[in-house]
Amino acid sequence: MKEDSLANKVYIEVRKKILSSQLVGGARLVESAWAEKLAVSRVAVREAFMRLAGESLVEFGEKGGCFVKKMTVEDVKDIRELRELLEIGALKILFAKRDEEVIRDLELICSDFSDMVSKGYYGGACEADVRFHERIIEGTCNSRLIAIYKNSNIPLFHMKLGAILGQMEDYLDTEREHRAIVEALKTGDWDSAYATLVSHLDRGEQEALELV
Amino acid sequence: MKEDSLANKVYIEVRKKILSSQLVGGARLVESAWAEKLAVSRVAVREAFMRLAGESLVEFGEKGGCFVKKMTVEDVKDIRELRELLEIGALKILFAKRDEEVIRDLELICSDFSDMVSKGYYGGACEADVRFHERIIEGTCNSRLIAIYKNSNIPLFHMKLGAILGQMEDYLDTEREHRAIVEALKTGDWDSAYATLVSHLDRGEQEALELV
DNA sequence: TTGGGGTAAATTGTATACAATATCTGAGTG
DNA sequence: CACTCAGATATTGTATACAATTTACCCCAA
Repeated sequence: MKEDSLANKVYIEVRKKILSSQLVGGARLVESAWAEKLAVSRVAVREAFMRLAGESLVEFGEKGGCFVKKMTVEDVKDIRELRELLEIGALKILFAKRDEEVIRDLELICSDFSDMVSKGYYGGACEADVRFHERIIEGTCNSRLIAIYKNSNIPLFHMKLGAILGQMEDYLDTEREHRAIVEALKTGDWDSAYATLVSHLDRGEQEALELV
Repeated sequence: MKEDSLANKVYIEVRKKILSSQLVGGARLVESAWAEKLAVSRVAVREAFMRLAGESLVEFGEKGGCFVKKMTVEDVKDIRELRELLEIGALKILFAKRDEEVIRDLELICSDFSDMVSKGYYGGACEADVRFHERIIEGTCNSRLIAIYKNSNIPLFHMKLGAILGQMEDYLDTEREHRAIVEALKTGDWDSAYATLVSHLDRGEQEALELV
């Protein structure tokens, strides 16, 4: 894709809005409105929408119209399951590779997380939380796995969640669990890492379900 | 998406050609050619291409042009790893659910596979092979996991492979491994299922690597 | 022969135009 | 007052047109 094509510009713009929840699920995307807003022709907008449809971030109604995809309760469950599947799988790969750099990065992210929590930067802490999980996926160096994870809306979902959960308690749990996982990775204690990650994700699901 | 929109028609058509390897990786997709071939305007073709780009089945070159995505040796490795991750994860979910219908379906697919192999329908056997793995994924009832699996090109890759591997030996191995997995699922013997699936996929990778 | 460069052809990226469809609105009717 | 249905408006789906860019081709010179 030409980096500077108009369709790409629209794609980037709309995608960002969706992933940052500025566009909420179910919202209708009107071509002409976006065309005017971004000063391009409707064709470019349509192309961008089609690409987003390919990524399942939007969908076209049977009677026309483009809508931001909704999250149902079913979705929350599916995402949680998928997430466990991907992250556990990635973690297992990390255990096989034992890449020092990844471990170091994870420790740094843990420190950042602690720092921000202690200073009350809960938004930043949430970003660090997302990054922790992304780093696990990226540590596999499997570009397809990474692409799937990023396209799965998991990070988005994660952020949306973080924006709401404000319990200090939760942040401390998260911190403890992250550190336990890194520690287990360092010592090669797979069972411990596995159990911690599962319960960590479980806790996330509970919080998610309270919102729906 | 309107089921009968022209863009959708093009999308379906091109996608089918890619997934069935009638369009090979790296092939250039010329808009006007497809527009003429399918008797639609270039706009519809472009929209279809954009959607396929969203699915990573094609990509746009930096200097313009739309190309079917290539598979590198790296891709083979990544796909294999991803596939193991997804299928093992799905299998674990199946073990938790113990859905009778899924088990029955898997057994039927095994029978079909045997039938076709014994009659020399190797193409059909290969289809059954793909279906076996897809059924495992579908058995989870996790729509996002299913979507990811289907979009991951794994089935495509599988078929491409099957078209070449002609060793009777391989088919018998496949048959035995599939049956062993189903049997383990019936008796709840996770360790056995796990080990069999891993070695089954391992064998697949070996065959794949011989082709690249 | 080969390499350069310039022109022609092909292809893409974008805008505009228009017909078809969907959605809204409001007046008239039971 | 609720309902419905005709017309008006908004929105989408598609085609065509055109400028910009890329690719192919060919001729000429080293």
